[in-house]
Amino acid sequence: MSHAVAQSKRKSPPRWKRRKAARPAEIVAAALEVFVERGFAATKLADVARRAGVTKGTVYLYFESKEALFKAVVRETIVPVIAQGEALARSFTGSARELVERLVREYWRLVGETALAGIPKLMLAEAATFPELTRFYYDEVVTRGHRLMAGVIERGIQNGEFRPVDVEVAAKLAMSPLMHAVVVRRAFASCMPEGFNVRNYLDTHIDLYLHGIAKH
Amino acid sequence: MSHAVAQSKRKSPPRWKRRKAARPAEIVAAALEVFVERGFAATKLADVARRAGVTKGTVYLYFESKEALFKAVVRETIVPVIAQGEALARSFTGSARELVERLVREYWRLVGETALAGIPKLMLAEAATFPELTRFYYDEVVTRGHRLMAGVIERGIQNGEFRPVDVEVAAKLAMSPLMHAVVVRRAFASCMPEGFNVRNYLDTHIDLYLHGIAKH
DNA sequence: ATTTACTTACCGACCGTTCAGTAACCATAT
DNA sequence: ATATGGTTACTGAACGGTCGGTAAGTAAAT
Repeated sequence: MSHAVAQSKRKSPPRWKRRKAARPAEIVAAALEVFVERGFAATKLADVARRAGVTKGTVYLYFESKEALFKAVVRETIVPVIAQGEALARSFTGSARELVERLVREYWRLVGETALAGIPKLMLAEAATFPELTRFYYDEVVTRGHRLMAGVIERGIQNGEFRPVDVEVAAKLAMSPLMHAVVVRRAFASCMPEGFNVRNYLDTHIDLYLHGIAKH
Repeated sequence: MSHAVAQSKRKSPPRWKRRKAARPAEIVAAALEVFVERGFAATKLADVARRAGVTKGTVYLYFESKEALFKAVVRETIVPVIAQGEALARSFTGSARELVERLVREYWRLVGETALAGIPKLMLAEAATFPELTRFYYDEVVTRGHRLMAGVIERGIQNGEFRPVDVEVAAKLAMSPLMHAVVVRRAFASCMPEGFNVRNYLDTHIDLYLHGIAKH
């Protein structure tokens, strides 16, 4: 017994560390993964905790409930992307068609290829269950995203690059193939052994879209 | 007592009816609604049963399990739509661009505006949970749908209506704004009090798409 | 020695699933 | 027409596993 005690006092590395500052972000990151894989209802907090390297109790030190954790995941992960897109549009000096292409590719780089790709799917699946969060997402992500793209289209019409189409709708149509691809790609990944040719998809979309909206 | 007996014998309507033939379809219809509203995991079979006008036990007379019910919902509701689209394409005699427009509008009429609109959302949300069903859906709906549209695009390129673009990708791009709209519209219905202008969306998509793919 | 981040063991509600019992229906007889 | 007996579609209550949430206890840090 005294031997065991001596050993534990002298050498054994601590079984866990106290890392108050880092836990919330780690738990949110783990939760994002599991929520995306399983959906909200089917996600077990014990799984989230294990993936974050803690136990269930610790999750409740930092988040009031499963629902609160879910909201934190959505709020903290997706909003920064929109802000980044807005900043890009503000500082851009080229033509409208160049900016459309840039925004499309940037969306894919920041969302399509990262863990964030799961957020749109999650929101669509759980929208009915969390009206308040859905409103938040709609206002802070969907609407801001549309306004961003609509401003670019508007600019293109003003300076004669684009035909005078419905600006709001044209903005949605620039993004919807992307949003859809982001969601579908993961859902059917196992059904497409050859993979999804992203480059080709983006290139063709940009080509068709810009041809479609261009003047003559 | 004898009074009550007499009454029950003579007039009181039965508390329930035996309707073996009609039950499965009614349960599937009710299940479609609830699954779409709540998602698979959050759906209670008691709710499905109540909406179908039966009790939980009855559901188990006709379906082995919750999962079997879910699969029945997907299989029985969506496949007929694809077959209908294929039949339309076979019998169509006009130009490729007219057929593209027709298929787009038909998809919206048969899926977008009906209870079927919930199926794509369901499949996306639950794909990870039901690999086997996902494969079925991918083969019998997604792939068949793409093949259908790809054939039309191919035809348009052959006869000089369309530019020589990547056929597979162009087919996906013709449908993705629709699929996305179907899913998004319901999810954010409560956030769009003014509603979603379907006519405008479809018109603009068809206009932009056909302009984009047309030969000069 | 004290504080507190973290673990562990537990509770209680919920819900899929089961099954014994019941009521509707039907065939046959009176 | 009414009664009787048999079949089965349907009900309803109970079971048992699962998981969100809680709180007592433990170990890291200072």
